[in-house]
Amino acid sequence: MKHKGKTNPPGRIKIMNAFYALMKEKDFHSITTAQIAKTAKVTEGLIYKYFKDKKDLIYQVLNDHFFEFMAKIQSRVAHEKTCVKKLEVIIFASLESYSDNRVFSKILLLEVRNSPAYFNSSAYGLVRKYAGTILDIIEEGIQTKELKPDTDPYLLRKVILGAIEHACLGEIIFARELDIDQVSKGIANIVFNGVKV
Amino acid sequence: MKHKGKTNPPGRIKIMNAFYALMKEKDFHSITTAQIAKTAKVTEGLIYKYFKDKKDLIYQVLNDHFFEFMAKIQSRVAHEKTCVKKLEVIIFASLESYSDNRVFSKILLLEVRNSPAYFNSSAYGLVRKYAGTILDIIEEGIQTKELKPDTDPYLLRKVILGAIEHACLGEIIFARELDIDQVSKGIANIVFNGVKV
DNA sequence: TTTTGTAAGTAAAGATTACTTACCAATGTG
DNA sequence: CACATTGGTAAGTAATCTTTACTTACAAAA
Repeated sequence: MKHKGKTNPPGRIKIMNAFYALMKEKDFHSITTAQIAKTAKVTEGLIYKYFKDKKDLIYQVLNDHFFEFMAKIQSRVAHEKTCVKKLEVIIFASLESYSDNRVFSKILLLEVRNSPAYFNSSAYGLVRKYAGTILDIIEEGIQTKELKPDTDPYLLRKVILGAIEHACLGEIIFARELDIDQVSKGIANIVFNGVKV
Repeated sequence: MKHKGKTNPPGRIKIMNAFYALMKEKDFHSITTAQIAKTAKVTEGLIYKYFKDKKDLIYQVLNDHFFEFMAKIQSRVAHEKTCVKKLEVIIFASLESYSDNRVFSKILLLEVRNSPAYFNSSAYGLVRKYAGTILDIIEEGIQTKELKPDTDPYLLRKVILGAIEHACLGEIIFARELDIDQVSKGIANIVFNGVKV
């Protein structure tokens, strides 16, 4: 008896919220279904009515948050004219989102990527869309001659995404503070202008 | 009776090799202690004589491989004179090591960072040493005026490490090929010279 | 040569944990 | 009213990690 997914019953919401709350304190694997059920004040069986398995739960939670993340990025990018400005906005907004929502970042950067099932999830579909947006902006920047003509778009995207993610890792893992403004400006500066004299 | 760790008995080696072989095909969590024992041709109990728990096993395997990784980096860097050359060598050698040893990369980038215990392991100690080496080179480069004086060393390190790791992720996850020469040159070029016209 | 200690390994039970199956109550709909 | 659908529960199961109690081998003292 699977759930069709049309409605969003209270039990389902309670489960997702409980799981989210537990993720603030522990890593995915040390959270048990019993704990989730207890926190959500439902029975363990109900989890498996709304979620295929424990992993599906984390993918659906990630999906919800990535959806908002994407919406924010898209709307902000829309306000910018130049490619450089657009990339700066993406760097800033990404760092801000990761920083404001550490559980979301923890899930995305530390918990899902080790499992092949994730790459078939709809959450990963959103990630690809996000990556696609960045690539489009870079390619546009090369065409408008804002960026050097020999720039490898895929590689530049790797550097930008890698820098953003790595900058957040310490913050997420060790609960450190991150000066978003300084870091985003710093990353943009390095990537656009280089560090060699 | 706990193992004192002075000697390196055959059972211990067999367990580590078996685990390593299994990691080529599966992710950490879907490898069972029963499988490890069977592959190593020892009993499950023996695993817990040499390793605190299943996680401790992965940390010790990582530690061994990171030790070699470090040795390789250190020796190659020693041959270079300028800071820029040194960083180029680090980028290249890191990509090469990750590429040549995908299980090692998988463990380091995808499997251990989600668990707090890792950050108390000696494997993580080696990672810090690696990161320390990079920072030293950057700071030296600023002093010798090879790098721009306003460069933030920590941030530059973040960008370099992030780029390296992100470049390897796709390769590891989707078993894609990586043109080490091209990618390392590309990363170095972006970071040193920037992409803006 | 007996004694003492210990390292290497085994076998089997214990405790958790993810997941399943069978069932119940309410609710709207033909 | 009959009845199918939805939201939820209770109880159990198989698998998995971990521990415990025990053997065997062997080396250094006594």
